[in-house]
Amino acid sequence: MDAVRAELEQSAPEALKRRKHQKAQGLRELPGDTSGGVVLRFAPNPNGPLSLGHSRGVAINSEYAKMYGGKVVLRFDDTDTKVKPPVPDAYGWIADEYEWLAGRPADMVIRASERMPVYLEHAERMIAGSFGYVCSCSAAEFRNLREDKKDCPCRDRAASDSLSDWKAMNAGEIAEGDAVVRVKTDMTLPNPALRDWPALRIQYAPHPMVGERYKVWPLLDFQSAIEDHEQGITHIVRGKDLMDSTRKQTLLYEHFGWAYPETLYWGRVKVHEFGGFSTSGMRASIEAGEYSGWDDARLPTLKALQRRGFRAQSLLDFWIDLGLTQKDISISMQTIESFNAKRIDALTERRSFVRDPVMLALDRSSAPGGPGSQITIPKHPGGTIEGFREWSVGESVAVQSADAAAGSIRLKEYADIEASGESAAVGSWDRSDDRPVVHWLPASMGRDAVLHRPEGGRMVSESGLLEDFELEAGEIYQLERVGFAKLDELPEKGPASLLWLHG
RNA sequence: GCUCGUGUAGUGUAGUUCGGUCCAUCAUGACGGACUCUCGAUCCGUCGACCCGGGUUCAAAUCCCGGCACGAGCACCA
Repeated sequence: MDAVRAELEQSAPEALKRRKHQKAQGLRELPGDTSGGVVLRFAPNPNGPLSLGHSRGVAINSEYAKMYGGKVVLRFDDTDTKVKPPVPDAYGWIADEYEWLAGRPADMVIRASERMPVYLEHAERMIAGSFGYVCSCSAAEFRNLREDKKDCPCRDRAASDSLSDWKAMNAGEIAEGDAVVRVKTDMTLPNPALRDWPALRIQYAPHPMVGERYKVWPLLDFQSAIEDHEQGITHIVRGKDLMDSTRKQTLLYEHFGWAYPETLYWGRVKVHEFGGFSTSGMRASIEAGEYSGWDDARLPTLKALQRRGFRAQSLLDFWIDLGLTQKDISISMQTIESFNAKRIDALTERRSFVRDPVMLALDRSSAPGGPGSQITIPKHPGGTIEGFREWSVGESVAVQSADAAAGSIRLKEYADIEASGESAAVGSWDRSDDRPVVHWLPASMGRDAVLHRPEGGRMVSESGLLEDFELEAGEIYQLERVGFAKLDELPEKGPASLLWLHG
């Protein structure tokens, strides 16, 4: 061993000195040529607002754009009028959500439904050039041909015949499902997914944005391929479920004589707390009244996370730390929450919230002196927020019943007490032993409040007394010994409403 | 069935291109302690992993071969 080392010392000293491994920071470099600037894209279906899952796409693409001084195209892939039809409001929601997350608007916004002439023209070129054709086989018939690696009879027809069928399709003379346009690849390709794949189909359902103008609509693989080229996209970052899309589209690019963008992939992400939510599923549940709306705290939408008090930067931090891997992963909200806690802790004032309160009458007779009836407590223990909360303490205080039951406790920043029944004797003003420190409230400082917390698909509510000191609706507070919550509503009358964020 | 991809601690992640202090990084988590005063804050500490089996080599998480497991695509959805 030593001999080897000595020999290496001679021949390859660099093999011996190796710096300690470190966790890489940020995203790894983009492949390919980035010297001419990079253009990325984020291409959601506007069939609902963005979800937590989508935020990965926003985070990764906008971060890369930032790293390289590049651009991001926000493209709405809204060419399906039937299975996942667009929701008109979603275009605006998504643009806003993108901006919220990325910290700036997308450099360019495109709607596929407004770009139909471009796609149809390319389709026609494809048919005229005989690298695409109109196929009138049924889906089932073609499936058999694909499995048997056999050419479809429509494949070898003259371009002019295909072209006249194409015109008939566009004129609305062919029924839905009776014809599609296919890209000619090779029916003997080992990967069945690539064999003469479908590029456009007939849809008579009106499009919510452009109406009934078009009868033939491109499928994702075709529309996206053409548009990526039109926009000069240099790098595509997409889910690895789209790997075969890359291969299909590369075949199409070869027909057109184009070079395909660099492509990177991420694996599937599941969040423990949010099982199988789909955009269309959420929409149905909302319409059925199971949720109050897209921003219901139980939903994994960006609207809900934003409303609960998550910072855009926390989400960005999280996705960038995760990086780009092709592994299918299952993560916990706890991890995202810890990123958020890091971001907001220093900015969040403390308040006392006593759940399930009991009132104790204070007996100060055996402890002379003390701080008097006015006390001050820091707004933030670390001093990152200056200033104090001012409390006036009267004859009775509120303590969480479970804490009162412990008997010997310390009212934080105030006094050691012995609680029994509805009264409490002050034993010492200074901390005299290691009894538990609990949060509390002078009876006069509390106002009724209800803390709403999502738990296993339901909302649970806990009522209590919230410290009534410089409260502001919309603010996030750290409730001492409870956790972070947003003050959602602060009505003149009736209890305030707190929305749980995380611990 | 065919095609493609992925397997590092409870959960994620670095390292794998070009084998060498890698007795494997960092975060999160759990546990414990500290901070004379919240905590799910902060600080410190502890726990915990290279899918399996062969092979090549002085040396393998890293290279080769063979398994296994999981995921995805094969939609007139995106």
